[in-house]
Amino acid sequence: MSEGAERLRTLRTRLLSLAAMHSDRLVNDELARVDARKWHYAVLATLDEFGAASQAQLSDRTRIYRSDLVAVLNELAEREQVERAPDPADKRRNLVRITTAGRRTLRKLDKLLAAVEDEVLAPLDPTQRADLTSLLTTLVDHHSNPKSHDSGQQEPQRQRPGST
Amino acid sequence: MSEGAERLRTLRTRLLSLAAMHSDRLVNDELARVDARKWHYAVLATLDEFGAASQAQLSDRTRIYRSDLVAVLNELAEREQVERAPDPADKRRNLVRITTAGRRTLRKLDKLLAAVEDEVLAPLDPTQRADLTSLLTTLVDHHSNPKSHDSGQQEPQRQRPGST
DNA sequence: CACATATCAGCCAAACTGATATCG
DNA sequence: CCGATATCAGTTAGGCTGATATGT
Repeated sequence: MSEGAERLRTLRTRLLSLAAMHSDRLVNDELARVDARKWHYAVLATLDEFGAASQAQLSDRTRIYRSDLVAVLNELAEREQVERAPDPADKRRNLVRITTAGRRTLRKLDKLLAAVEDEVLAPLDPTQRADLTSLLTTLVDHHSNPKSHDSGQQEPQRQRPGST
Repeated sequence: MSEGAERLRTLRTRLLSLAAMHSDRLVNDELARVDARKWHYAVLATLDEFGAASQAQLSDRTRIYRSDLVAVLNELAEREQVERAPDPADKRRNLVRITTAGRRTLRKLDKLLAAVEDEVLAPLDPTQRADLTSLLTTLVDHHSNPKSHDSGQQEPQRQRPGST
């Protein structure tokens, strides 16, 4: 019908969307099976990696909105995978810590997600997987930090632009 | 804190999600500026490429749910970018055709989306862009068509793969 | 009758915004 | 008073399901 044909099928923004949608669906479905959500994993992994933190810090590190983090932490606390206690040093803050049960869950989710990743990447060989990882990392890094090119610098970086 | 560190930052399913979220936001924002949505583009591009079609066909080709297509077509018809008329050959169907104004809009959106794509892919050189396109295409194709493997057959997956 | 088509009504998770009380 | 923090309430777009009326 026209010269512009094939544009839709090869539009990279669309390919990204479709691939992510598929991947997300698998991830969410598998996590749901063990009564978890991907935010749970993000929080547990971040706590394990960086140690106890305030909710504001967690929000920055996981990219979960502060308002949404409340519910996520409630869920995790219910499951006794994290503990939330006022920070004695600054009473505005809650200090969130991962528990032993949380670490156990984290290990389980690590395995589960590795399996999902493997399923998502099934059609790619190891070299292609490495390439994809590198390309996506470049994209994500650039977008978190659109100034320098691949100089590898990481700035604290904002989540919310400017409120009133 | 732990051995599993870095898992979150390098988790490919997460990288995919984050990259897509960023890309989607740019796409949606830019389209909103010209009073369009990405489904508009998908429909117009598909009509231009494959010619007039029923809504069921359009749904298959664009991956827009049939129920949602109704609203999209209403919007496009309002803007006089498509025409919707009963198919004389099968009165259950509507025959949807792109109009001249629709083609004009399509050309505009093509340019706009090319610019967005360019922004999204900014940190990648031409070789990397080609690699990414190829990798994503492999992923998307595989997921639409997970054959050529074990007996892993699932639900008839989409609505209808090969109609007509 | 079984099936396809278009349409409508509604659900739900998830991203996002705004307001408020508390504390530094 | 200003700024940060945690929390709550609410909006919205979008993916998805189910029911229905009509036609083959």
